[in-house]
Amino acid sequence: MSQSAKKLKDEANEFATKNRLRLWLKLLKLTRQIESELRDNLRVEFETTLPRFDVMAALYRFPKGLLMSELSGALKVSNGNVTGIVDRLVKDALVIRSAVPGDRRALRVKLTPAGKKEFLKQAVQHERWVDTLLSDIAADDAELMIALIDKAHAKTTAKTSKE
Amino acid sequence: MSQSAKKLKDEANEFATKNRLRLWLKLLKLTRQIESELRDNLRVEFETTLPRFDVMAALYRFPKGLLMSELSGALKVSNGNVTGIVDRLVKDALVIRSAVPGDRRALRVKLTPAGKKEFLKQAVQHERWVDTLLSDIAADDAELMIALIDKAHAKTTAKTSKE
DNA sequence: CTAATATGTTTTATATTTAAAATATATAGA
DNA sequence: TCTATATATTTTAAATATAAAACATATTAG
Repeated sequence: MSQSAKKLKDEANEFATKNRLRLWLKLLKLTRQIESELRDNLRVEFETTLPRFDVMAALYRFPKGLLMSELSGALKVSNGNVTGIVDRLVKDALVIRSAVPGDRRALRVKLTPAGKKEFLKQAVQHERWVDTLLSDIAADDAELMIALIDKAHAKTTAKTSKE
Repeated sequence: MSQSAKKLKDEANEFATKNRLRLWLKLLKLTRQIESELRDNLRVEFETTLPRFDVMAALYRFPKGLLMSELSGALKVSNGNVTGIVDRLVKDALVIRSAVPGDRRALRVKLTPAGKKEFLKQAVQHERWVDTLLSDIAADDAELMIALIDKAHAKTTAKTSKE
């Protein structure tokens, strides 16, 4: 490659790098703000928290329940973290822990009927809140962004071998 | 509007709502994963954390320092949160608190020379990590996403009056 | 069978995080 | 001035979060 061509390429790379950093800062700001609004809403409307909602959402998808380790794996948080959140959900009778036949180390966590009912109420509102918070994004734009994110996410996960 | 036209519109709205929810889940997953990688890297390479890095980044942009309240405002976290992070940065001599002449309530927080030097080292690596983690996003795609996010973010902030 | 290793979970230590109360100081109004 | 209110910050209480250690139970190798 010629000197001038190399220079052009370096400039393009630097431009891409700066754009990626700008994008990252925007993504972080946007998601933190939306998370913050959702936390506020969950607290005010349902006296609950986002981690609790996340745990219940994961359990809702698996009516037969999940092991503690499957739960922390699904949410990508530490084991000890999930222990505390589940402890509190159990205290509120939204979730139960039960023994796993054949493996005395393991515990299966499930939503109780009350937990299922409560989660459904919360999930309906949650979808509304998200829709409102992102209401300026047209359906097509959302699809476009999803496609772009999927591409990046695929590469990221491949690189880090975490899923 | 005719019945059939109304039905079409409802269907389009529902489509948009579902797309926004999908987009939100993607955004959350992507940013959490990248945040997690950055946290790991900061811990392994610099024995520090993302909140500490964020505080130092904010202070770096204001060489004359910031009040505790300006700092928590800039980072959009609670006052009490910043108190703890700054306490630990002070203990590590990366940051100093000094009195504000004319207001004995206030404290000005600044990077020390050592803090500035350390932050610059971290920032260079941070930019590289972000570039790598988002390397599958072309410069043009990044710009497009930034534009779409700006639009949504503007609406969100207007609605919540938080900045 | 027994020892080494792996797996599932909790515990511990430490750091974040928020909301709300407490503290200290400023500012404004009567 | 005196008092009410506002501002700047820290403290407190509760929840979240991680990494690492501890613990209990399984599995595998020899």
